[in-house]
Amino acid sequence: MKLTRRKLEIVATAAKLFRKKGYNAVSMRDLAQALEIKAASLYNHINSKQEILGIIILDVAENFTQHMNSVSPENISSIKKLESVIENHIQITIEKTDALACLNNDWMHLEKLDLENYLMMRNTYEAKMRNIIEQGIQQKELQERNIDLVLFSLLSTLRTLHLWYSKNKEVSPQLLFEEMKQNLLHGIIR
Amino acid sequence: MKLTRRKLEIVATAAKLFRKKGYNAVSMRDLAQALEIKAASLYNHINSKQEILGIIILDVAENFTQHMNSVSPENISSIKKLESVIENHIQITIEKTDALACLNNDWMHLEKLDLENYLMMRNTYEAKMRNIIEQGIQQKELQERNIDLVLFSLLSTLRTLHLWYSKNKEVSPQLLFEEMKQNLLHGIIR
DNA sequence: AATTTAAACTAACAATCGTTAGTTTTGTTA
DNA sequence: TAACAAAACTAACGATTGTTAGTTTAAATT
Repeated sequence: MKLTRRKLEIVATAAKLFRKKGYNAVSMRDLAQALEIKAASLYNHINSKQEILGIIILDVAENFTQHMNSVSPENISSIKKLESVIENHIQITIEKTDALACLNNDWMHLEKLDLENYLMMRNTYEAKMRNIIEQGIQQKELQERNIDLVLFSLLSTLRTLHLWYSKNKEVSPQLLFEEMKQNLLHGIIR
Repeated sequence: MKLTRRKLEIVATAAKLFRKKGYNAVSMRDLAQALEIKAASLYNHINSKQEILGIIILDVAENFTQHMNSVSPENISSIKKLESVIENHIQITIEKTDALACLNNDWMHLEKLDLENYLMMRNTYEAKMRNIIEQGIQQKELQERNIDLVLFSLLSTLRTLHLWYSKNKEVSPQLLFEEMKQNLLHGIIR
């Protein structure tokens, strides 16, 4: 089934609802009501509830993958790479807030091929980011630390930034980027 | 209905399942099967599925509240206070991993009084932690930054640390504490 | 050993779930 | 204007949901 304009409306509305209540707590009747149609009518446009979740999550995952591929082998410092990753997370946070929240909260409700693809992309992403950190330590740009814990510290904040952003939408992307770069890379102590 | 030994077993098993699949994706039949009894038998011990979620989450929330109250007005430096908060998060992460994950993922499925109580405690907790940061900036212990963003950066990592810990249980609490203190307070750049 | 209590069971309920079939309405093209 | 396609509708399905009622078994107490 093709990705028509109407189908994208349905997916966007679903992302909004999934984000607020979680995939399993949103019924097809809830989704239909939000679109002011009946539940059965949804199936003129989509194949299943599962398909909607897959579209939402894999689209975001591909955005992350694409950016990481573009920055990963570049011949620049680890810190510049990390800054680029941070910037990308912020951009996706701003542009695809709902879908990003879905990815974070409901990826485990993907099934079969969609779940496989997602996990594949996530593992690859984390491995490449881990390499950046490792390289940074070897080149003495970063402090000697537990690599996996550094990786987690960065990602945990970047992944859930949408929680902060949705309550602080007035802040400019530039300022957000500068502050996050400081917090994550330089810490908070004077 | 009193909190008997059996009831605590049910709650602990539920926390494990809720953590893996989410509150709404776990049926009472799933929970019963994990305990090797029939679903109806659960109701000899508990009043409702909702009650289980409330017990899991409010217990953890009270732990956080209690510790924050004990450290909040103390006459010590902001940094020492923050270190104590970090330490407490790590301890709860280790000791109540499943329940902490439930709190993070499923608090929005609490209802009525439980939801009110949880939100009340969370708001108070965040306000007190915000005060610690504000005080730290005023006393020149911390850098001048967006307070709310600093607060979020710290909490986002601390709250989801269970995701890292459940895959790295071999690390000692002391080492984990030292590394997290470094990452969160001093940053990662050399 | 008799009695009481705790904790399991079977059976079933009303409600809700995702989804399908078939039909009607709406809007566009020939 | 007639024909066609897109997108809504009504009605209903089988499965699953949380929960209740009533019963039986096991354990503890008298």
